[in-house]
Amino acid sequence: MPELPEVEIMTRNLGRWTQGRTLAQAELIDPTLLQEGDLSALTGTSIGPARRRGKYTILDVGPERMLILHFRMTGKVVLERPGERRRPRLRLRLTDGTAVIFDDTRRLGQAWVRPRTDEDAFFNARKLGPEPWPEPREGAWWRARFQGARGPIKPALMQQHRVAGLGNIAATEICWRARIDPRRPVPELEADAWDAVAAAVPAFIAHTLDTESGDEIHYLSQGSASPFLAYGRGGAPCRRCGAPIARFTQSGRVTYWCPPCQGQV
DNA sequence: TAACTTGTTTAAAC
DNA sequence: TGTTTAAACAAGTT
Repeated sequence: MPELPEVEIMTRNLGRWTQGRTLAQAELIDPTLLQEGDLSALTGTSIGPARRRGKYTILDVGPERMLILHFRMTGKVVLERPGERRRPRLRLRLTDGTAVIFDDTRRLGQAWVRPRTDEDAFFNARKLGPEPWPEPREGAWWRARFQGARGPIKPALMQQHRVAGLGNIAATEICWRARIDPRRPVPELEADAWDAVAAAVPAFIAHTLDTESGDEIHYLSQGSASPFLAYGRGGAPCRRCGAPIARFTQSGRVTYWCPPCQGQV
């Protein structure tokens, strides 16, 4: 479940593997991946920088086009290595013999090829809000972004039109770090709560980048040590106070939290 | 086998 | 009109 930090890692990796190199061939193994555009037009062109927007990765390919990727649940970009069991949907072969693949077990990810001039229109059409990171954002900024929201804070944090890139895991971790009850209605939050959110977000992102950086992101189910402090730790002792982490379903999504640490409504 | 996993979209409710 | 919640969906794992 790649969210902002995981997409940031994959975007950096993709740029590191491809920028300045020439695309020998783009193999669309699973045609359902590509929502729009034509990959064959990219053959023989030079690859430019990669960047992230929300949970999307954008790669400049050739003089005027970009490849946009969204990973959904199980998508990832990896450097293809012989003997590895993969589920590639797209393969970018470079002239130096290496290949980057879009690996996606559940095949829910999506890709687009668009003119680079369409970038703003693409994200505006999807009502993607501003980036919470790496530009510093103060409590007042967060408060303004959630003006008008009425429901509980945790599901609100996941609304991409308010702030881009935060998913279920990020929202869970931010509430735990900020010591905010995930059920608290947004209109009740005072300035100090927004200050805590403003501090928790870069702390969560920096911590996840530190723990997960590498050639391949790790999913929770793969048995690697989880970088998360609350998410997935139901029943385990809170890292702050030792009380058991609780779990409940909120707006159809699982939420983990520490009742003593995160106050009570 | 059915329940569960996620982000997004759509529909319906408020 | 704007916001919120529920359901549906993709497809694979447990």
